[in-house]
Amino acid sequence: MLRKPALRYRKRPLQARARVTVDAVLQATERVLIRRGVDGLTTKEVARLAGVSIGTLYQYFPDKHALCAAVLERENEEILRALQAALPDVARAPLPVLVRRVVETIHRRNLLQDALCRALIPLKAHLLTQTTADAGMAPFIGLVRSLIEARRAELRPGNADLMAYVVVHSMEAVLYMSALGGAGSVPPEVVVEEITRLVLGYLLPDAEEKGSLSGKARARA
Amino acid sequence: MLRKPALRYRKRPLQARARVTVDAVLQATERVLIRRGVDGLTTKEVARLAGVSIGTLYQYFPDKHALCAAVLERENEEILRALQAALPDVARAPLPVLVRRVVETIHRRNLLQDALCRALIPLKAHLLTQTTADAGMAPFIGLVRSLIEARRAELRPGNADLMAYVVVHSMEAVLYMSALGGAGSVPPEVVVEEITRLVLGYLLPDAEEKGSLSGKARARA
Amino acid sequence: MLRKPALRYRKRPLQARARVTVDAVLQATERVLIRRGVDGLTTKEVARLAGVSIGTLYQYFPDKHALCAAVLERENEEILRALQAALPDVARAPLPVLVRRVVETIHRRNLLQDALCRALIPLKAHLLTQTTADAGMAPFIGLVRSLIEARRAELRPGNADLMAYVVVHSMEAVLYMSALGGAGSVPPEVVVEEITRLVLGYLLPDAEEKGSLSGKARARA
Amino acid sequence: MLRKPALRYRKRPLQARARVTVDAVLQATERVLIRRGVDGLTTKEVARLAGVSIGTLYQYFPDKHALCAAVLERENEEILRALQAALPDVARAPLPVLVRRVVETIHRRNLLQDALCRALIPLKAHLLTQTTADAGMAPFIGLVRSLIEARRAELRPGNADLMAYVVVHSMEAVLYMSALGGAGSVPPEVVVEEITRLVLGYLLPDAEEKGSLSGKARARA
DNA sequence: CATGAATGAGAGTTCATTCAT
DNA sequence: TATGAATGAACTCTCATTCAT
Repeated sequence: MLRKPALRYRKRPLQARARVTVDAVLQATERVLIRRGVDGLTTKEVARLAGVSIGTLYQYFPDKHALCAAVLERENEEILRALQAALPDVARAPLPVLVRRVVETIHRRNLLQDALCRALIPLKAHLLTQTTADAGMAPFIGLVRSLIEARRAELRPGNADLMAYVVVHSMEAVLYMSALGGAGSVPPEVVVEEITRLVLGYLLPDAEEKGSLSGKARARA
Repeated sequence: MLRKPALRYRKRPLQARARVTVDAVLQATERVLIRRGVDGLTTKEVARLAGVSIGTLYQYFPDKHALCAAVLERENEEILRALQAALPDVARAPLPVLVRRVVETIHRRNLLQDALCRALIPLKAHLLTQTTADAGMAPFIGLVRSLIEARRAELRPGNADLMAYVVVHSMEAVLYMSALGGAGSVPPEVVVEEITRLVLGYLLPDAEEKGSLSGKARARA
Repeated sequence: MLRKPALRYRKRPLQARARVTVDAVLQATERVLIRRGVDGLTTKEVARLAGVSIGTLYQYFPDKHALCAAVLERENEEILRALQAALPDVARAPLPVLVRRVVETIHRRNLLQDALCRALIPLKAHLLTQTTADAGMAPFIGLVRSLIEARRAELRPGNADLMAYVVVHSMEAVLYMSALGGAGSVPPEVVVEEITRLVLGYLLPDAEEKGSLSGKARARA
Repeated sequence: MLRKPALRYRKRPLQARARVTVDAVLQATERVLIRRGVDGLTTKEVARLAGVSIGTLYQYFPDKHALCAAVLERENEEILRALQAALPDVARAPLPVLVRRVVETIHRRNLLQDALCRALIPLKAHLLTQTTADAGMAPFIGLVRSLIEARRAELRPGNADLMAYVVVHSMEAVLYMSALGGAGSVPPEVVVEEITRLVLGYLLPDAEEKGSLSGKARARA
């Protein structure tokens, strides 16, 4: 499944009626993703759940792929929106507060859409594999990079792009681990705590002896 | 695809002839995974490439799933073997050296099996989703936990299980990112450098002001 | 084959076009049953003969089993219809006339659909074996039981259900024997004659009082 | 399945060891027939249960068909043996006693091998369909015909071959019905009673007016 | 004689997608 | 524009049978 990097929408839903249909289809897609997973999703079931015919579904989405991609995109947009809403509060707060708030915000959304979030994991992995896509992480990485640039003075030196990349991917990985219950029964606050620590430890300047150690390490290499 | 948590092998390859066959099938599976990805893999193609009949394939593997799982398992075993070979050298080395060596070892294997490694990412994501499996990460997490316990004195306090989990997952996530070329053209040694930093920053005791900051954060929450 | 007691139809043929399709499929199934027998029937061949794609076939029938079951059901309905058409004529006729007419009616249909009838025998045997089904004999047994009850006065006493069961099964067995040519070259009339005798001998009162009772019956008629 | 009317045995089991093997295979076949039915039987399972390799099985039986046919044959021989053992006792008994004894003898064997008997029904139906076989009923029909000829004087006139055929087939049909539990919970003695009645009613001379009625009926036809 | 690994045609079935209505 | 019947390539997997060891 999920081959073509096709058009997102076959036609833009301009009329109100059309927008309602598209919305119903996307919601149905979410429910089917949750029920059956990416591989178990069938366009027929989506159409049935959305209360439209299969033909109508194909009027708005060129293929199965676009359906899933649209759901992921919407979910990413939702998280981005939540972040943009949360950031003004902490724009000038101490860095740990800022980081924790970012992690919390994403985590809260993941908890809210727990089942969907879990169902999307294989989809993201798949999209990451395709050169055509980046699983929609780009805007999020961009946001983190701009935060890093804004706080440059408090951070260790380094390539902001790379740092943003590392931060976003490690953050997501641990969040997903928690969503999947992989860490046993770790309470949400602890997960947030750990990720905050992970990110801060990575971004903050080295404590003095850390510096010397990595100095040695660098010498070795 | 990939539903059943079925038997790994349908029948143990007892005769020498059979072991050769199983090996040919697994190698063919790797090649097909690389060529077509998990979803594009078909048992027919695997059999053809292995130079055996489809029936023979099914004598040893109950289904497509078991085939992929076996490849992943072998790859995980390979990495584990590499780690166990590398560890004695650095068992008493400074922590950064130890961490770097671990990261390097895995990274080297990933580079060696680059294409396969990339192809396995969606498979791992899928397995993580299933409650039945942990994508074979357990032994690796176990190893990291034992390392953490051995170096307790040098690390910040914390739940070793949880720390191992966070370390392994964030490490893998960034390694995969690099395997997928997501970070643009970042040279391998830089990736190793960054992951080492990430892990050390997470495991080492907080610098004094970090403690105070997280104290503030905790107060906020 | 023939495991699941599944749905008869996967989807009711609503549009006229669909009804035509379903009919074509069922007719093709009959022809394939005749050509190849139950075990030799393949859905592919049925579809090809019906002039529809295999997918279309599976839109209406969940599996091979349902296909055969539907044919058997139609055939049973046909016989039942023929019986219901024939009965008014002989409802008040002497018992032997009634019995002979019933036997004749079934036999005529069997001769008409000779090849199909023969092909269905193993299918019926199979269905009888499954607890889920009664090979569609229930309505026919019901009809015979109601006839027995209507003619109670002329018959020996006994459990009507049991009698109907014995009558129907022995009748069918001998009819099939004849359909299969097992009795050598016995002309049809003789088969009807023998079955009539068999049924009457079973249902009529024993020897001495038989005379007096059937005398009454004749007076009644 | 069950196409070729092939050789019963590929080679005669002459040595004692071979006879043991053949016996184990046949017993295993019976058990698999009971467990899985004719269509569910696989040669592999039979071999495994028999404790021999699949290759060995094929040394004694040319194919799956021969396996099942041999089991049926053995069962038929068993019944025939039982009948031949029972007959001397009732050779000169009144006809109803003789008939009842025959029915009882078969029924007893069916009860003894209840599950197997049920599993064999579809096989018999299949064999009846093939022109190559008569499901092994011939010897049994022969025996009944010889009984009929021996008791000619007590019976109505008629073609002995035909009468034997009708008797055997209707008898078996009702016995199977009972084996399959089709008649609800009818106790065994009642089944024997009914079949005895059925057979006697068919074979005994008509009461006088039955003759005249069937005369009328014949006139009608 | 016994073994069981190997065979491979072919089975049933699915499902993304199209297009006549 | 909406429908849903029709499509059919492609899939996974089975199992009777053979034959080299």
